[in-house]
Amino acid sequence: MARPPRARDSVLDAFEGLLIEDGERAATMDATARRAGVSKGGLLYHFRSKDALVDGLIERLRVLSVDDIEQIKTAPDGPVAAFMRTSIMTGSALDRTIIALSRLAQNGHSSASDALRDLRTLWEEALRPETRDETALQLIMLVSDGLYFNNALAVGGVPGPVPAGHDLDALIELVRRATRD
Amino acid sequence: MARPPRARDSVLDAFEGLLIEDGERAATMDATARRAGVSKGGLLYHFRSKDALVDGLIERLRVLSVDDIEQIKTAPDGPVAAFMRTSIMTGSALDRTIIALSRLAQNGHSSASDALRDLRTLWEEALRPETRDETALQLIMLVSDGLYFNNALAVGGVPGPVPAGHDLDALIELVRRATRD
DNA sequence: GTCTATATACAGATAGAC
DNA sequence: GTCTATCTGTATATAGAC
Repeated sequence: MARPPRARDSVLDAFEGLLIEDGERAATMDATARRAGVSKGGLLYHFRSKDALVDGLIERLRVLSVDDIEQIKTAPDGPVAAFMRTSIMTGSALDRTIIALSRLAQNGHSSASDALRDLRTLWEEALRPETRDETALQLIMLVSDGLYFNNALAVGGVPGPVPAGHDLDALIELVRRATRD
Repeated sequence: MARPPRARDSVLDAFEGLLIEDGERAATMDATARRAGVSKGGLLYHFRSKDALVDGLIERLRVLSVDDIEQIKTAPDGPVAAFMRTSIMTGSALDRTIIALSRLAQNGHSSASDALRDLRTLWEEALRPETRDETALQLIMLVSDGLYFNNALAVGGVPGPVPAGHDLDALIELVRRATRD
């Protein structure tokens, strides 16, 4: 699996996009095939079942997670600021995969729940050395979760009430002051 | 509609429970009728379509919201602490309705998104007089959203990594200190 | 008010041609 | 590797008996 075929990736992109924009129920194999520009049979060659499609998205999350953790740990303005900046839906590949998997998690796909929980644990481990105590760490994690929740509720292109620009900077500064030792 | 029949309410309870425990896809009219102990025809007498079922849940949210806002405004330990305490899934009727509607919102039901946004605005208005500035208010709101997100991801009875007991008290105290004038 | 029976559409998945 | 055709189950909704 060193070099997965391009068609495979574009099918996964289509599935992810449908989950984000129209929700889990709309992300059928039929709709996914149509959006990816292949037939149902073509899709089923790459992913033998809907579970295989979900597994593909989970694998994508794990790959993107490694990069993200590395980036947070080496950020010039510090891990906490970097973490919070990227917690807001920037439209990054990781953000998209997280929202897509959260839709699946909320429809009983426990493997998706597990994968999201694993990523959250990686984040906690990266930030714990930077925070005063466990309460401060939880504050940071919950603010990040809150940003994701608002983005997750914004289905159909309606943006949630999430701070941006200067407001986000001010929020990051407030969180830093409240959690730094 | 001053006194809705009991059967109607128990159908709504069943629908809500299925959304929370098994997700939007599992919350079919068939499954809802079975869980409520009525036939499909019986359900359809009270709710003529699935949209009517969703509307019923939205109406329930509005009724519960009024009580909640009143309770927050008059809480002995202050609105901020009261708001955060009730943001954690206590299993209250309001919490359940919020999670159920968030599942619908994430499946393209824009009326559910609107209702949840309206409630969030009511909360903001109740807390704004209690906070230093808009940034502090957003911090509180996002922590609350984060608590809901973690509970929302806990499908099938697997609890999320949400603070409880003394840890929650410590978190509330940290947020209060960071946001009080 | 509550039931059974049924119509129509679409979901996931299989078989096999090209 | 990609396609069409088809099977089987289940979703929402209607009709009408009791």
